[in-house]
Amino acid sequence: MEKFTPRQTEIIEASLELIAEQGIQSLTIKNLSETIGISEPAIYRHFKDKMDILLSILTYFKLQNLQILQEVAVIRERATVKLWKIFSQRFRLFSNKPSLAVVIFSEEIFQNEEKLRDRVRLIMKDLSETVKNIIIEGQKEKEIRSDLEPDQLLLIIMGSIRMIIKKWRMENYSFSLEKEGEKMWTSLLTMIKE
Amino acid sequence: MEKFTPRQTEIIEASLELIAEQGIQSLTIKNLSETIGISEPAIYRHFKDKMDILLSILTYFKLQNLQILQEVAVIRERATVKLWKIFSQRFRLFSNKPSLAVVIFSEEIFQNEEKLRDRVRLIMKDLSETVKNIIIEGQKEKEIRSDLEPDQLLLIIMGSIRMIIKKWRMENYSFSLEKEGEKMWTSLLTMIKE
DNA sequence: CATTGGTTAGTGAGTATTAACTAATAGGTT
DNA sequence: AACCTATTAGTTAATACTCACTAACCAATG
Repeated sequence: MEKFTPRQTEIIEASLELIAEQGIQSLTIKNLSETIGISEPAIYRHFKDKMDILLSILTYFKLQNLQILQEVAVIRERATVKLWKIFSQRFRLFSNKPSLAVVIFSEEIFQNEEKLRDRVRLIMKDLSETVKNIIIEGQKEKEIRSDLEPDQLLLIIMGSIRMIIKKWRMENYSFSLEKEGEKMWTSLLTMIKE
Repeated sequence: MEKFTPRQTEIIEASLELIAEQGIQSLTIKNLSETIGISEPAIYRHFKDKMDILLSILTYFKLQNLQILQEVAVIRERATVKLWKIFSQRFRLFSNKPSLAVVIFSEEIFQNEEKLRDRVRLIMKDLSETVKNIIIEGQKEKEIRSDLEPDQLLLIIMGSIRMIIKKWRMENYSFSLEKEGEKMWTSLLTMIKE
């Protein structure tokens, strides 16, 4: 997987900030260069074109995501503990870089270009499949209730997690995502455990 | 509340289609006028400016929304039946006009302008408060489990409903939202009932 | 002395919006 | 019925501006 130069990372993170604060429409080469403090053409020394920047944003997220999922894949723990590992790591990640949450949870932003849309789907699929497998595992071990299909549980869990992040965002990050996220997980646990 | 002329409705619905299919960036006066088959300046005979169109899209949705909520407010039924009324109506609404689902569930689209953001929040708040009140009522009547806070149940229910709609959308409306939505609601019921 | 990363000045295409004009229509007066 | 006039809903042409991107040049660095 490609790595990024410091300047590229700077551009990607500036892009995230711009999108998070003022929407995708504000992600222009001009705004970007002004934020960073270089001229517009200088951007093109680091990225082929704008599409390249957008694709790199998703790669950037994929890298962060992959790391979390791989860490969890290794550990030998109960299913519910694994799930909490995944979600708490994400809460921490988003707390540290809120713009990431905004951009990733607005798949709509990347909807209009096929290349982008496919990459977003892939990222979501990675997470969904991992979570689903852990749910199935939890059901086998009589740790998670079996009277509901894994797919339904998946949707409920993922939807709830997304919802708390969305709320956090809409209320201008005014509460602790890590704390409220944990509370949400506790509630979910109460409902899904055997 | 304002009403719309036929032409205005036509413009609003064309806007919804454009946004749903190709993202907010494709909502230009040119695309709009081409879709409808009139010249660009003709648009301005019906709306003051582009912002006026965006605001009207939200008003358009608010009108639909309000109707559903008012219908439910009247009926004398158990809490869970009321909730299902609300959600099933929405599933039907979105099935009939998918573009509405896309646009309304992408609040990000309207994030960059304060006026728009406020209006989106208001619409969400209307629904949230109604649902929350019904949940509290259901808990009082021992119909909904009381070991979880209403706010938590609200987030879980709303998150799950949103998630199934999002999935429907990302899979290009390839399954019946009404059918899968009912299935989702059945699962939720299993989990939240006393 | 080639590469890297920057600059200034420009391109053509696309943006929302306005000015000026017009055909069709509806209502009131003769 | 025939005429006058205001309104409605459209047109073409043009505005000022922003967009992504490029050409040409330059200074520092290894």
